[in-house]
Amino acid sequence: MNQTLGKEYKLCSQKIIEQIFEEKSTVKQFPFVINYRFTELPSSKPFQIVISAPKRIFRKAHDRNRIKRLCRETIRKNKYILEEYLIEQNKQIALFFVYTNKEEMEYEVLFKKTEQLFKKLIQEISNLELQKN
RNA sequence: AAAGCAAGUCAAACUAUCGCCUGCAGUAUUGUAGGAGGAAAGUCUGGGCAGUAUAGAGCGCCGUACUUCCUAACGGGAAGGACUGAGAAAUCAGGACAGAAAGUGCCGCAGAAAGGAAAACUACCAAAAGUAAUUUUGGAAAAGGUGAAAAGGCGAGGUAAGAGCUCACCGUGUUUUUGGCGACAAAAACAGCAAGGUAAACCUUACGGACUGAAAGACCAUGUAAACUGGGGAUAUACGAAAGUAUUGAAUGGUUGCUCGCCAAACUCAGAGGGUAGGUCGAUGGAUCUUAAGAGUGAUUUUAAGACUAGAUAAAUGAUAGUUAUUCGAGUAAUCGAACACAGAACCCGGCUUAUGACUUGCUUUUUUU
Repeated sequence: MNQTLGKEYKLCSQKIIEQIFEEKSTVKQFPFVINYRFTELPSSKPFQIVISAPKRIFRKAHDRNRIKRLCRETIRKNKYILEEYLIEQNKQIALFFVYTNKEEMEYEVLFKKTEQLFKKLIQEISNLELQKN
C-alpha cells in the first residue's frame, strides 16, 4: 500500500486557504477540527492538507513541531480511507486540519481518532451528495 | 559522603519497518549521498551584504570613557594598574575607575555652627563686677553633645587654658629622580594642611555615529494599475508685439530635531517601461572547520596538510517496535520497574545575556571513621 505523504499533498496556495474559511463547513472529532472545501487543486492528488497547531496554545516552537509531526504521521497512515473514496467519486478536496487539545496525546489514541475523523468526513460528504440529488 | 566554586567533555547508540526535505545518477518512480544547536533562544550589540540618499553645513541629539594589546569590527576579549569589599594570610570578587581650580544647582532632619573667608550650646581658662550664687567681656575647636560628615590622625612638647603653635611617625599636596611602552609604583626634598561631597544633577573634554533591513534587493513570466523620465503645475507686478529687462516674493511636503541650503506633490501633456498571483536567484565555500608544527604570559596569530559539513519557504530533519548503554529505586543475585534536560536552523559571521541534563578533574567547607 502506498503510504507516502509528500510535497504534493501539502496545500500552499493562500487563495484556496482563504476560500476554505469562507465556506465554514467543518467536521469535529476531538481533538481535531477539520475545515474542507471541494475545489480544483494545482496537484494531481485527490486532496491537499494544511496541518496546524495553534501558537496560542503551544508557545514553544519545538512543541508545535512535535504535534504537527505526530498528526502528519497518523494522517499518512490513515489517508487511504479518504483517498480511495475521493478517487472513486473523482473529486478533489482542500483540507485545513487543526489540533485543538492543550496537551500532547499518545500516538495510539491519535491514530484511532484520525481514523474516526476521516470516516465521519466521508459520511458527511455523501450526505451532502444525497441532499443535492 | 554531602554542599559550594572553577575549568573541561558530551548532548545516548544501533537494528528493522513505514515516511519527509535537498543534491546527484538513472529514468518515470528507483538507487545513492547528506540532513538542527550549544545555546538554533533573547534580538542586546559589532560587521559583511543589499537598497535609498549621495547636497551638505552649523547647532542640537545619541553612544563610549583607567592602561596596553587582540580583532574585519565591537559596548566583546586578553594581560596589567589603582580603588572598593571579603579573608589571619595566600588569594578571590566587583564595576557608569575622564573632569568638582569653566560655570550653575543640590547637601533634608538633628545641631550653636553644613560652604559664608563662617561658627562658642555644655563644660574649660583669664580678667572685671559682686559678700556669694552668679553676671559681663575676652581667649580657646583639646573634652561633651548633634550628625553620614565638625575642619588631617595619633603621641609628645608647649600653654592661663588651648591650638600644626612646635616636633616624630602616618596621611595629604607640590616638585624632582629612578623603574615601567603605559595606567602607575618607589624614593627623596619641600609645604603646617582655610577646605568638602555630588557629574547614577545639568554640564565640560576626548573619540565615534547617514537611514532602512533578506518581508532587503535582482530577474523570469503574465501584460496597460501604481511608480519612473522630461515639460507645464511652480511667485507677483511694471515695461515690451515678442525675446527679454527691472523690482518684489518664496506657501505646503520631503531631506534625522531646529536653522540655512537642496529637492519636490496632486493634476496635465509626452516618453519610456512592465503591476498582482506564481517561479528563479539572493541562499550557503566561509573573517569556514579539523589536525600538526611554530610565535606570544594570554586574547590571538603564522605556516603546512586535509575536509566540504542542513538549506526548507504555511516551512524537511519524523513515527513505531526491539536491543544495548547511563542514572535512580527494589532485590544476595539473576532480574524487574522507572527516568533520560533546556530546547527547533530561516541571509551569513564575531560577541554578550538567559534556559538546561549527565560525567570528569581541581580547590574549599562540614560530618563520620581510622
